[in-house]
Amino acid sequence: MSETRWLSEREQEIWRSFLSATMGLTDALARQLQRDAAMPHAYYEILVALSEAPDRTLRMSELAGVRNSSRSRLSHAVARLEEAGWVRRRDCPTDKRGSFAMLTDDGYAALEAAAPGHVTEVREKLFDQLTPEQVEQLGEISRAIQRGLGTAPAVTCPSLTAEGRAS
Amino acid sequence: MSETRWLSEREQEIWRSFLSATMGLTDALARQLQRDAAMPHAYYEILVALSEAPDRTLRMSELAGVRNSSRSRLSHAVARLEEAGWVRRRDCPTDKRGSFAMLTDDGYAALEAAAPGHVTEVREKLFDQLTPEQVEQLGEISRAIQRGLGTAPAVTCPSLTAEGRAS
DNA sequence: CCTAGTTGATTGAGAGTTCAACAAGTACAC
DNA sequence: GTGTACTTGTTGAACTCTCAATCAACTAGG
Repeated sequence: MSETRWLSEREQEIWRSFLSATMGLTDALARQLQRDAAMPHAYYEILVALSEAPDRTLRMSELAGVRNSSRSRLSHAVARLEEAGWVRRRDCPTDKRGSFAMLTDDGYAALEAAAPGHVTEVREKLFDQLTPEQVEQLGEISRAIQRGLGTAPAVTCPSLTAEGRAS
Repeated sequence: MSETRWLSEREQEIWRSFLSATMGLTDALARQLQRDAAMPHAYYEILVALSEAPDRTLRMSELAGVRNSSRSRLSHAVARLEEAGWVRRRDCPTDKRGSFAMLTDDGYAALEAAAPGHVTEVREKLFDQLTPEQVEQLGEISRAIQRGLGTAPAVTCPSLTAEGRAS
C-alpha cells in the first residue's frame, strides 16, 4: 500500500471551495423545488426522465439506470409519486418480473408547473454567475469527472430548454 | 413576472453533465467514508472542523456556521457523535444557553484513521482527472458560484494537507 | 425591576435514502 | 426437464435530514 498523496494547500483550498459551492447550489435547488413545487429534486428528475421517454413510460430498471439511482430508492420514490397521482405503474407483459412506470397527465402538469421556477434558480445561481468561457470550462471539467467515475455520461437531468417544453 | 429564461441546448447539456458529475462524486465520497470509516461525510466534516479549532472545541452555533449546517441538524449529528465517543459536550460558563462541542482523543483517532482513504478518493476521483489548468478554473468557478449563493466563502471542509496532519 | 423580544440549542415527527433480505421470474447448462 | 445462478423489483428497518415547535437564557427598553 502506497503513501497517501495528501492535498497541497492550494488543492485543499480549491477542494473546500468546490464542496461549498456544489453543496450550496444543490441545497438552494432542493429548497426551491420543495418550497414552490412540494417535491424533492430527485423526484423532479424522475418526472423529467419519464417525460422524455417514448410514451412517457420506462421500465423501472431503465429509469434507475438513467437516474443513477438504486432500484430500492426508485421503488420507494415511485410509490410516493404514485400516491401523488403523478406516475402509474404497469406490468410488463413479456417479463413478468418487470414493471413500467408511466407519467400521468397530472404528473406532466406538475412538471410543467415546477419547471420555470427550477430553471430560473439554475440560471440565477449557476449560469448567471459564470462567464461564457467558464461555462464551457465547467462542461469540460464535468465530463472529465464523469469519466473518472466510470459512469455512463448518459442523459442525466431536467428538460429545461424552450424546445423541450410543451407548446 | 418576466418570461422564463430557458436553457439553451448547450447549457442544458452542460448542466446535466455537471449535475451527474457532482452527484456521482458526492456519492462516491459518501460511500467510501461509510464503507471504510463507518461515518457519513457530514460527520467527517464536523470532526475536521473541530480538529482544526483551538482546543479542538467549538460552540455549537459556530460549528453550525462553519459547516453551513442548521442548528437542528448539528444537534442531531453531535448527539450521534457523542454516542460514538468521538465528541463530548460541555456547558458554556459565560452563556448558560450555549454548548461547546469538543473532539475527544478517540474522535481524533477516528479522523486520522479515516483521512487517508478519504483524501485518496478525492485525489483519484477529482484532481487526477483534471489538468492543472482545469483545477485552477474549477477554483475560480467555485468562488463565483459561492458569491452567487451569498454564503460566506468560509472554511468549509476536510483537513487533507500533509501539514494539517498530526505528526 | 420586568416585560418583550431575541438568541442558543434541543426535541419529535415526517420524509427520503441506504442496506440487506426477500420473492418471483428468467436463462442456461446439463 | 431440473437445478443453479442471475435479474427484477419490492419491502422493512435503521439512519440522516428538515421543519416546526419548544424551552431556557440573555438583552434591551421602559
